[in-house]
Amino acid sequence: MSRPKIKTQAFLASLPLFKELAPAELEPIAAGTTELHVPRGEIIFNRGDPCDGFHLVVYGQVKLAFISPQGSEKVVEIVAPGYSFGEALMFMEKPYIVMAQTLADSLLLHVAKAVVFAEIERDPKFARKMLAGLSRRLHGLISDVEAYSLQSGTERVVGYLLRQDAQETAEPGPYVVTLPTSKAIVASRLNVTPEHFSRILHDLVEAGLIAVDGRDVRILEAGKLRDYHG
Amino acid sequence: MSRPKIKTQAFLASLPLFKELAPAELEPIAAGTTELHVPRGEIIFNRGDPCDGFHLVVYGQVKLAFISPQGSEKVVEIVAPGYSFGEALMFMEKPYIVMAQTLADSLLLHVAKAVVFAEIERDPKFARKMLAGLSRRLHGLISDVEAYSLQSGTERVVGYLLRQDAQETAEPGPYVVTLPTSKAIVASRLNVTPEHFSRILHDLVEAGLIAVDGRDVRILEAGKLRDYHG
DNA sequence: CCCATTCCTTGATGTGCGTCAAGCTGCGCC
DNA sequence: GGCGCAGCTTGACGCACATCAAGGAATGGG
Repeated sequence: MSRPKIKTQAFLASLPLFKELAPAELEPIAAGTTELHVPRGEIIFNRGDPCDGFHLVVYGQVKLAFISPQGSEKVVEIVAPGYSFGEALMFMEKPYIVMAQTLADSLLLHVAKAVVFAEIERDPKFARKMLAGLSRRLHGLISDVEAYSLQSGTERVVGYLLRQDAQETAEPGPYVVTLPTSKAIVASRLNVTPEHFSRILHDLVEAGLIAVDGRDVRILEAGKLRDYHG
Repeated sequence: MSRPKIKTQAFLASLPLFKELAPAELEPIAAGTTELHVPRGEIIFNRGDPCDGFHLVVYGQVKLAFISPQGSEKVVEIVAPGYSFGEALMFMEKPYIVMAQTLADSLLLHVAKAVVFAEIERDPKFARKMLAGLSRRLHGLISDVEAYSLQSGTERVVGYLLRQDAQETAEPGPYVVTLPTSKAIVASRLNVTPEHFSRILHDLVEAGLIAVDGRDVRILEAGKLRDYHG
């Protein structure tokens, strides 16, 4: 029982949110944290479930999505290792409005609401970091709304490809972006159907701007890609 | 100079965010707050402007929107008296990504970033309220994303009409919802063109579910309206 | 009283994207 | 090896919506 806790504490300590805490301060937080080993495809929570903490991805991958009454699904976010989800709901007395499901075998940490609230009480710096985290999330969501409202499917795909690239501002030479998961999931994240996504990539290949090999997308002409509008 | 400050303080004290503060505690906050009298149509800030605080609407009305490169506009939010906007950006070192413009002659309060940060430092309860506020905003935005992704224009309009109604759960008798502003702005908020919005309302009238008189929409059959899908 | 302006409606036409339905391709597995 | 399946592509078709283009219908100002 104490072995996992050590790992937990070490992982928590590596996060921006907890980085500046002394080991003694970290201990109560680690005590309120549970490890979850979740195989691929498992549902972590459903819309309507109550929320009593937030989740962190140590390794693996998680998707956040809503399900329409007709059963179709829209992916809101693909959560990578080192990132968290479900914080916002801790501060409201409402159940989840999205569902969370693993896309790969994953190790998650669940940090209980109570220890977060206690830490906010104790350390204003922590509160500030929490506020910054939520703000970043909000910012991203507004960008999504913007993209959905006034960009075409092609523009969203192009934007996504360019954003995946850290060195975007660097030299224009070709480089490879690897899609984090299946094309169908990425398509849903970008609010297009898998069929349409496939056609968009096809058109970009025809235009000589990218090359596609499975989940690897080679960006051939970042500059022209940025200006491409279908 | 001291007259306005009194009013300011009184107004701040009436907000959930500051409600529990003693007058002496409120004073430094009021000192970091400036009144802005803004005539209708004026731009409060543009995308790209730096952010050094957040805004509160005392009276009047403000729209938050982004402008596409082609010049078209998408309204993200219509801010009513008693509500605030621009908090999220205080906690990040980024400029605004939306623009804010008054839809009516308005009185706004601008609370400087510095006093907010100081108050977070001083009072964990305040930090919690701030977190709750951001969380509510985030929640709303996710609902918007959901609506944009998997509802039709008609469904969004119907949802909006039903949501505007506080007594929705009460008796099914007819009652009136008044649109907060022009139909074109409401249409943009719901991500449809004014033309399409007009047609949707027309269809709902034809179906005998609502009656429209200018900005007044009389809900005749809330139950059937909820089930209507075009 | 008329003209202008703003706001809204209505019609005709176009199109981006979804849907449905086959194929195709690679990969694991008996 | 070949069967089966998941993931992806391709084509044909249709629809929800946008766009373009004219009118009305209020409102206000000279």
